[in-house]
Order: sequence, then structure tokens, then C-alpha cells
Amino acid sequence: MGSENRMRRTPQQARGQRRVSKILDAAAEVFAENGYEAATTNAIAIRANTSIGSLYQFFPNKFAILNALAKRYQVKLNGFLSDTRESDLDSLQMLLTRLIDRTADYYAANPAFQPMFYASQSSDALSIVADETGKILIGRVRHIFVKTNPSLSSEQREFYAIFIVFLLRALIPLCKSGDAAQRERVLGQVKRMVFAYLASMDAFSDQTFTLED
Amino acid sequence: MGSENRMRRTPQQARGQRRVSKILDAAAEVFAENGYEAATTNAIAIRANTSIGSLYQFFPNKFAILNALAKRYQVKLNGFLSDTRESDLDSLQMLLTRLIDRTADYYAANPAFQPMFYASQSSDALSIVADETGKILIGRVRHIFVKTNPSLSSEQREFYAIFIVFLLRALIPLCKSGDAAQRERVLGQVKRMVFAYLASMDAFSDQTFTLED
Amino acid sequence: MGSENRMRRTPQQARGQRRVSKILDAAAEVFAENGYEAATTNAIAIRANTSIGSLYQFFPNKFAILNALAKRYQVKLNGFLSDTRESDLDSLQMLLTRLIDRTADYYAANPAFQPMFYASQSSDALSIVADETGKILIGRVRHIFVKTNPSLSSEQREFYAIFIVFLLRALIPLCKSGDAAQRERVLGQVKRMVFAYLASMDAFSDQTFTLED
Amino acid sequence: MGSENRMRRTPQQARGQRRVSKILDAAAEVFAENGYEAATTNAIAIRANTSIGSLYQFFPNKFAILNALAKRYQVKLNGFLSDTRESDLDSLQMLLTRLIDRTADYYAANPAFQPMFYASQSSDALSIVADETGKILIGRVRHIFVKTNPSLSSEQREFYAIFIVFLLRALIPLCKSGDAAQRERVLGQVKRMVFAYLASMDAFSDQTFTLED
DNA sequence: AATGAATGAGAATTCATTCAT
DNA sequence: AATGAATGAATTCTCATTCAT
Repeated sequence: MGSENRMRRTPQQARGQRRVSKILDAAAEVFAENGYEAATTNAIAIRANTSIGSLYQFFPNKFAILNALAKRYQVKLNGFLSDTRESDLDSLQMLLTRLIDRTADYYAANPAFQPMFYASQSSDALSIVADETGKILIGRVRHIFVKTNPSLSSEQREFYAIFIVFLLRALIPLCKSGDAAQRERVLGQVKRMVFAYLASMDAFSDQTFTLED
Repeated sequence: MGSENRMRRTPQQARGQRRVSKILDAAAEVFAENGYEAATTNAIAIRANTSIGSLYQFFPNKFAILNALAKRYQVKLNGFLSDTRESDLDSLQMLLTRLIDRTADYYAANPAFQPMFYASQSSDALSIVADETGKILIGRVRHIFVKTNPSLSSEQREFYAIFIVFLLRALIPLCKSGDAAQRERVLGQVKRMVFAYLASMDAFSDQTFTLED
Repeated sequence: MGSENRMRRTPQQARGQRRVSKILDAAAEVFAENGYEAATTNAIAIRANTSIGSLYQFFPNKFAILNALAKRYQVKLNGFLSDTRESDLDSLQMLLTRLIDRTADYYAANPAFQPMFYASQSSDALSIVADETGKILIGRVRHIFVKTNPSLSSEQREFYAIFIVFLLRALIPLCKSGDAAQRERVLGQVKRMVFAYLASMDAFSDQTFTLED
Repeated sequence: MGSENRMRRTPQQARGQRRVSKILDAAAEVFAENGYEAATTNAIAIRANTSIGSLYQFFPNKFAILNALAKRYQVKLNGFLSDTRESDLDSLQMLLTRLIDRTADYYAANPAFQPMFYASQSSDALSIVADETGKILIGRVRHIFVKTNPSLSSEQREFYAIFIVFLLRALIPLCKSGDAAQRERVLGQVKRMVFAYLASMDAFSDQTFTLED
């Protein structure tokens, strides 16, 4: 993980920051459309309305663009999840409900994220990226468990957290963007699945789950 | 899908068939290791112990190799699922249990399948392939529903089938290859999730689900 | 000194060997005309009447071409010098005379060698190459001294050998190619210089030097 | 030599002159380290603690930097050699001795000069530069011959002058910088070589040469 | 004048595909 | 049919030079 993964230079001026941001936007699109390998740095530069030289003034190579993009996605995800204000009264069900909704919001707001990173094993780079956001989500679920079900063993916590996050990542894409009804339905069923699953287990017998019809 | 996606010529002789098979085996490995784009046809030929010229005698281009590989995976999946003998006495739970186990077997038997195709949106080619095997699985679940719960609307059938298949594809990879205990545990929880989910819904109230502890 | 300096593959067939030879001939010219850095691999390929792809089938990068060329020059130089049959009667003067003549032959036969390598410090690569042929020459002179003047300390031997070789490499290029008279004159003076120098020293007082007019 | 080789503008103010000087110092280092081709104008600007924009305010292109540097080297060499006060009593040996010592001083004072220019045929630009300083030296030797040996034909003068200068340029670099003993030894041998050579010739029979042991 | 961001032509290298043997 | 040498379009990346601030 030498310097060749990182940005060459953090832009100091507003102009440079805007340019970097535009490059990352363009990269998100181009990567999403063609995949990382097939995407060309020239295509990214053109899409970003800049020159290939400018792109390489900020990023030493294609991989560094991917990394910066990933970093931005992670920051954004953390932002999305941190908006959630937890009160002490929040139940497991309420906390997970919020997490699921916020995660869905994140996917909706970043349409290029999932096609690029999610479960794409085509390159180690990508799967690491996917893992990072996965880890963030898993950490959140773990944290919810700690708070609402402290008796759970850390091993169980880990297992259920992973399970739920993999489930989320697999099913949230079924919310077609722009179709609010579909979104409501899918999220409703995802929640039902999670809660029915948890409710079925002894380890969660002190929690209350309400399944709407 | 012009002729350039298909094999150049179906080998008639046993020797040719063996060669094609070796090429596809090699391609599966190379694609899985590097991704479709980064894989080179030369690497595939070398891994298959043949020459690049021979490879192109059977496949007009790289994409055709991918397609042939996909086709083979589909055939194999169909084979795996067809092994299941259904009797008239089989319940929804029994049928789904078998389907889940067979699907897991399939993933275990084809370790290169999932890293390559599963949810890889990085190229249209690949997602089509993933969809094909997804469609097979969805069709099976649909068929199970038709048999055990004919009152379900076709729309509901479709929705639940898709839901369950996406779930399967996301979670089965958590069975680490070679770790039988982990496999049992994951599959157990997958089944619990599916059955708890179905059991929670009115539409499946005539079905019986037993959740082991 | 990883594998990236060496040839990718030693050509097995005559056709391949011819091609590699033509590439090296072309490289010698292009390097000599433009210098190593300014020379382009495409220019080399074109000059060699081959395609850039073929060039890279044998050489992993530009530097490997330089190395192969250097190796060929070294082999050639060794060949040139080995032609010299030494008899036990040969005096220091005769042996050095032959060495000087043979070295001049080598420069005449390889017009691209000197402009490329000789004292070109512009790249570490090149100076190493120059050193290699320099070392060969120095070794020869050292060997002559051992044979004809065994009483010389090894330190003196080294010093005088280096001195003479540097002298040779600086002055032989003054033989304009194609001008036999100029060649004779320059070589005559080089020999005079070397012999007058050696004759002037006590350490060589047992040797006989004849300076023609 | 159109205007594009020359400096864009001779700085009038002291600040500008200092800046140009710093740029040339930096260029000397960078050229010496990497060679002319591989050196980048940005690297020169950075090393000179200035901006690339400022560099191009003084020099229209990279080649102009090289030329200005060469000019500075020539001026410096002339300065070095002019320091030598000649009296009418000076012998050929004394004059050459001084010239050799001053030339060695020049090389010692300009460590980047020789690695860059000396015999570097890699670019026409560079060889011209080397020739210029070579011409200065040759002119000096010629002048010495005129003074001390007027009977020499101009053709002979030219030939011997070139010969001696090539010799100097080849052997002086053997004085390792910082090693005074090595310097003395090398220069001593260079002088011995030159004087033994000249002494051996009829044309210099009226001159006296003393070879210390 | 000074700065450093922007530009894009040009260089090295790869790899899918063809074709001579 | 089999082989692997040959091809060259396409890609990543650099760097001399310009230009807006």
C-alpha cells in the first residue's frame, strides 16, 4: 500500500477541489457503466470535462481514483448513518428499522455505488472497497446488538450482524430507483424477514417485534 | 446475440470436446482469479495446456468463452436441481430445504462460479449470465409455490421467489468452502430466515414450518 | 536486476532469431542517433521492419533491448580480442600493439557502439554497459602486464591498465571511419603515446620499446 | 540556432539574475543526475525553489536552459584558463603543466559538467556543448605550440592539440573528487604521458622535458 | 512578475486476434 | 488441426509548455 494508491496532491484551491470532485463523479459513472477494468482514464477525464493531464495531476493512476472514490463513499455512508439520532428508548426493532431505511437512502443517493463495488470480486481492489462499507454496516449492527441485547455473545453478535448486512446488501438493490411503492414494499419485506428471523430465536426472546401485515 | 458470441464450431470428436472442456476449466479459473476484463486469452490457453491458435479455433473471441462457460454453468445447475426427486407428499418446507441444500452443493462444486458471475454488474455480459442462473433458481421456487400454495397470486409468487433467491445467492457464499460446520450453521440460519419469514405471512398460513433450535 | 532486464523469451526458431537480431541492429542505430532516452521503441520497431508487438514479444521493455545490445557488444568484443593468438615470444609492445589494433577494428566494425555507450553518463544503464566493455579491455591489459612484467605490483597493474584503456577509448574515435590514412596516423600516435609513456617509467625498464618515426 | 535556443530575456535586475543563476545551478544538478532527456523542467524548477512558470519566463524551452548552462560553463572555463599569467620565459612544459592543472581545477569546480557533456553523443545539443569547451582547450594548446614551437606546421599543431585535449578530457575524470592524493597521482601520470609523448618526437626535439619519477 | 493548474501530444506497453508454417 | 509468431489498435501515463489568477 505505497504512495501509489493515494492522491498525488490534495487540491488546495477551490478550483482544484471542484475538479477533483468532478473527476470522482465522472469516475463513479464510468466505473459503474463499464466496470473498473474496462473503464479508461481518458473516458473519465472526458466525462469530467477535463483533460487527461489534469486527472493525472491529482491521481497517480487509475487505482488511486478508485480508492478516492471508495473513500468518498465510505465518508458518505458514515454521514448517512450518523444522521440517525438514537434515544435511549429505542428498541432493537426501531434501531434496525432506521438502519435499514438509512442504508436504502444511501443506495438511492448513490446509484453508481452498488453496481461498482457490491460483491464485485473481479478485482481485489473492488472487493476490499466493498468490504469497507460492509464493515461500516456490520459495525453499526453490532453496536445496536450491544446496546439492546448485551447478553449476546460476541461471536453470535458477529454472526448475526454479518448475516443481516449481507441480506441488506442483497435485497436493497431490489428497490427500483424512482419507484416509491416498490421501495416501500421491498423495505417492508426486508424488515419482516429480519424481524421474523430474530423473533424466531431464543437469543432474542426478550425483544419485542411487531410485524405489520 | 450475433454468431460472434457463440462457439465457432461444436467439436465432434472426443479429443476436441476434451480440449474445449479444458479450455473452459481454465477460463473459469482465470476469470475467477482476475475478472473477465483482466483475464487474457493467452493465459487461458496456457492454463489449458493448449495454444492460443487452438483456442481461437473453437471460440471466435473472448466473450464467446464466457458465454460457453455460462452455458455450462446453467446446464450444471439444472442437473444439480433435477437430481431432486419430488414426491407428492413433499411440503413447502421440505422442497425449499432441498432446493437450498442443492444450491449450496452447486456453489461448493463450482467455486469459480460465484466470484465471477454473482451480482457482478461490471459488465453487461456477466450480469446476463448471473441472471440466467438466477432465472433458473427463481423458476424453481416459483414452481414450488405453484405446487404447494396454488392460491398465491402470480404476482406474489414472483415477488417472494425473487426475494428468496436473492437471499440465497447473498448468503450461501458465507459457507466457507471446506468448513462443514460453518456450512451447516449458515445453511441452518438461511433456512430459519426463509421459514420464519414465510411463516410470518398470512399468505402462507396453511403451511407448517418447523424451526429447529 | 529482476527479470525485467532480460529478454522475455529466447527465440527458438531461426525466424525469431533473425528478428531479434534485426531489432538489435535497429536499436543500435536508433540509440546511436537519438540517445537511449530519446529513442522510441516504435522507431526501433519500424527501423527493424517489424511491429511493435513483435518487439515486445521478445523484450519486456526498452531497457531490456539496451541490455541485450550491450551483451551482444560484449560478446563481439571478446570475439575480436580472442582472435589474437599470443605466442610466448610476444613482447609487451607487440601484445599492446595487437590489442590496440583489434580494439580499433572493433570500433570500426561497430560504429554505433561508441556514440551510445562510451562515457555516456546520461543513464546509469549506459555507464554500466560502457563499464562492462571497459572491464573487458582492462582485463586484457592487466593480463598482458602479468605475462610480460610479472614484477609489477597488482596495484600498479590496475592503475596503468585503467589509464591505457581510458586513453584508448578517448583516442580511437579519432580514427575517422573510412579514412585509412587517418586511421593509421591516429593509431600510430596512440601507440607512440602508450609506449613513450611506459618507456619513461622505471617499472618498465626491462621492456624494449621501438618508436618508429 | 533560431531565437528559440536563446534565453527569452536577459534579466536586468539583480533578483532576476539570481533567479536565473539558481535555475542554472539546479539544471546542472538535475541534468547531471538524470541526463538531459530524462530531466524534467518541473524538477529543475522545484530544485531551484521557483515555479515552472517563472522558469519559462526566462527560458523559452528546455533546450535553452541547456544552452545557457553551456554558455556559463564556457565562460567559466575561459575564466579559469585566463587566470594563468604567462611570461616570456615559460617553457612548453610549464605552459602545458599549468593548462593541465587549471583544466583539472575546472573539472573539480564543476562536478556536473563532465557527466553531462563530456563525450555525450546522445544528443546533438550535448555534443555541441562538449565541442565548444573542447574547442576552447584545443585553442589554448594550439596557442601554446605557436608560442613555444613556431616551426610546427599548422596541420601538426592541430593534430597534436586535439590529441592532447582528448587525452585530458578522458583522464582528468580519473581524479576522484575529494581525494587529493589520487588527484596528484593522476595528474602526474597525465603530464608524464604528454611529455614523454612529445619528447619522443623529432618535432619537439628543441624542447626540454623533465620527467620526475 | 510569480504561481501552479491545465493541456494534450506523444511514449511505453498490452493483448485480442490473425495467419504463416 | 495445431502451433506460436506477428500485428497494431487501444490504453495508461508523462511532461514540455501555456495561461488564468
